[in-house]
Amino acid sequence: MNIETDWVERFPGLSRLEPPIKKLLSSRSVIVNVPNGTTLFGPGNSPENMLFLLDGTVRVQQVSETGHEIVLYRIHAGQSCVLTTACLLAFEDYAADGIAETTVQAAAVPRDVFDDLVAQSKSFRDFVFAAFSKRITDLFRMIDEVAFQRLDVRLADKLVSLADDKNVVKTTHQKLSVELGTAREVVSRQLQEFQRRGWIEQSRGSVSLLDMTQLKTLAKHNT
Amino acid sequence: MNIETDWVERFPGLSRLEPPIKKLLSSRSVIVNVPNGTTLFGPGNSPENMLFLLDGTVRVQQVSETGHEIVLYRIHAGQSCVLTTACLLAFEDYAADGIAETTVQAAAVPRDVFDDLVAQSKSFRDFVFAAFSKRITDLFRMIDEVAFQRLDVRLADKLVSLADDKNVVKTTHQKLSVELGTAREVVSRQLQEFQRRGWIEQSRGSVSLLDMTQLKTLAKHNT
DNA sequence: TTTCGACGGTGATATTGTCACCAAGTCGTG
DNA sequence: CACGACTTGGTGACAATATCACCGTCGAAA
Repeated sequence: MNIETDWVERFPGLSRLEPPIKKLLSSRSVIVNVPNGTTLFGPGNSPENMLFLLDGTVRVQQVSETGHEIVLYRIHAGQSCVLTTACLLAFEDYAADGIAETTVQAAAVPRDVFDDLVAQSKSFRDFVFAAFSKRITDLFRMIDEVAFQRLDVRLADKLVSLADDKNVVKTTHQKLSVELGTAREVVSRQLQEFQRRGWIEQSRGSVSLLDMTQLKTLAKHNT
Repeated sequence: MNIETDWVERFPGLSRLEPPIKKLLSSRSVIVNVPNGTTLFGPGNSPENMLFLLDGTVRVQQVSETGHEIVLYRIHAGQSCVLTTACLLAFEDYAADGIAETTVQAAAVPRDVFDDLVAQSKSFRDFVFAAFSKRITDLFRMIDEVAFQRLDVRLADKLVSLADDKNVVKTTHQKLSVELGTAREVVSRQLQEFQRRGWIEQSRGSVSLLDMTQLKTLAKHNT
């Protein structure tokens, strides 16, 4: 089978759409492949399409007036850029950047097709609003964490959620600080403290998680 | 004219709807009046209806696991609870409370009517997605401010935006701290500093803004 | 009037953010 | 290889904010 024609079937949440709607989606969408690091959308660069991520991840982050950066959320394979879509439909300037973290394969659906789908299909509406709901709930949780969670807790949580299957996080202190919206020095010091406790081991550009149990205990609420 | 039948006309953003859609909205909606302090929705208390605020304001806030509170945003007359609606449609538990800050008059539209409207009217879809877009942009800005703005700046900004026409803010230090997601003591100290500079004058339960110019200069970005 | 809770003040201490700088590793280029 | 530029991470001093444990005052209700 061809990815061009059957991606809708394999997309969680879309497979239960009415057959004509599926046909409309696959016939009017275009599969795009973009390399790692591509900026998919950003301020002054409104996306023309709604994206359904087939493979890879997109990081959505924000640059403050003060020059600080913070990662807002990620879109993984099987998810769609609903927030992007809202802004796209409302013609508002998007305040955040979307950057491909890996090579990304996505189905691009033009804005007028999106509007048609929302109009015609109850299932599609449910999909769209469910996606909105999830994102917004996540944003609320994020506000809560940024405002009230201790940094060691947030860092432990982030390390656990970024770890690969070997319990290694390949990233720099700088990038971790952007994940949490804090300063590099703060991350460095926290990591030193974790290392002193024997929970992690550091090397240039990567962190090995030695004691997942302790890290998860500190982070409490699982991903 | 009766508020029951013509509220749609007077609602910014809805007046350009197609006439049959307007008729559907007004015929299937119910005008509700609730007293100050009513909890309109909250965790475990999903709203059954989408609300269009005709008069008053609703404060949406969140209580963290740690017991901390923070105000997320307000819905004013002429706006609608879109985020509520998303969660309502997606059957997800809403993570925030919506509390009437004044006596509130609103038009309540049942969930199935909302779905019909989205299906049938392009204008209504545009209205809904524009409202989403605005809220989300505001949430992004809020994350940025909580993470990176200095507290004196945020407090000055909040005072200016909460001031009545006599440049008085009737609230307690405790409530101000919830607005900003910080601690009461921190607010008290900042207010003392503002008072020392002659910018404000305090009395129990209220703050008079004496030098709006200085406060606005500190807050920089206007409302 | 008494009592109790809300309101606001204060000092001590912990945590986090900011700034200025430094040293070692990495990378591309001549 | 040698050079310089850049990235990565470390460090100390200090500022800003959060937390904790109190305390006194005020005002409303009993």
